Amino acid sequence: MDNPNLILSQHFCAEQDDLLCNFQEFSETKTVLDELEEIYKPFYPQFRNSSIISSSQPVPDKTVKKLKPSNKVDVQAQDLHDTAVSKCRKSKKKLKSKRVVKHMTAADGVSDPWAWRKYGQKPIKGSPYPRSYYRCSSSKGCLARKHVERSHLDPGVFIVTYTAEHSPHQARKNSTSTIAPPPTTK
DNA sequence: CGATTTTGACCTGCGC
DNA sequence: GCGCAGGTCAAAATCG
Repeated sequence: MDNPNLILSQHFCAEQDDLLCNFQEFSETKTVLDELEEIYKPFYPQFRNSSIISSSQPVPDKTVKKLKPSNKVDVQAQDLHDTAVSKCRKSKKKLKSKRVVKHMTAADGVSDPWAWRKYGQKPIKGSPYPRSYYRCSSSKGCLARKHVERSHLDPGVFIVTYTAEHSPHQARKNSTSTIAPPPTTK
C-alpha cells in the first residue's frame, strides 16, 4: 500500500541531490511539486482545502539550520538559496535522509494517518517557538520521523518536516498524532 | 498497566 | 580545536 509520505520521499530521494546542487532551478521544479501534490492529495483529504500553504519543499535539513540570526527575517527564500548553494559545495553529510517539508495551518489539525509519538522538543535559534520531534509509532521499527515547528513568520502556520520512510506497514489510525501545537512558551 | 509526554543530558556536525 | 545548535536518548511523570 502506498502511503503519501513514501511516495514523496521516493520522489525526493531521486531528485534531492540535483535539487540541492541546482537550487536556482528549484523554482522550476514547481511542476514536480505540483505533481507531488496531486499525488498527495488523494491521501490527504483534510489538506485539500487550504491546508497546504505551500506544497512540499525538499528543504535540506541544514538549510533551515544554522541560519544566522541577522538573516532570519522574511528572506527565507534567499536564505534557502544561499545556504543550499553553499552546502552544495560542502559535504553532503546528513543529507542521506529524505525530507519532505509541508506547511500547514493550525486549523488543519490532523496531520496524517500515522500514529506519532513525541520524543523530544527543542527551542530553535531564531524562532520563538520550539520544535517538536515525533517518531512513528504505527508499527514497531518504523523509522519515519517528523518535526513540527511553528513558523515565526506566521504563527498560524506549522512547518512539518517528514524524515525517513514509514516501514511498509498498515497505518494505524492516529489518536494523538495530530499536529499538537507545541506550547508556545514555557 | 501500557502508552505517551516531558525534559535534561548527551552526541554529532558545522562554522569560525 | 572550540563552541554552538540541532537531533536523539532515556528516565520520570502523566494519562487513559
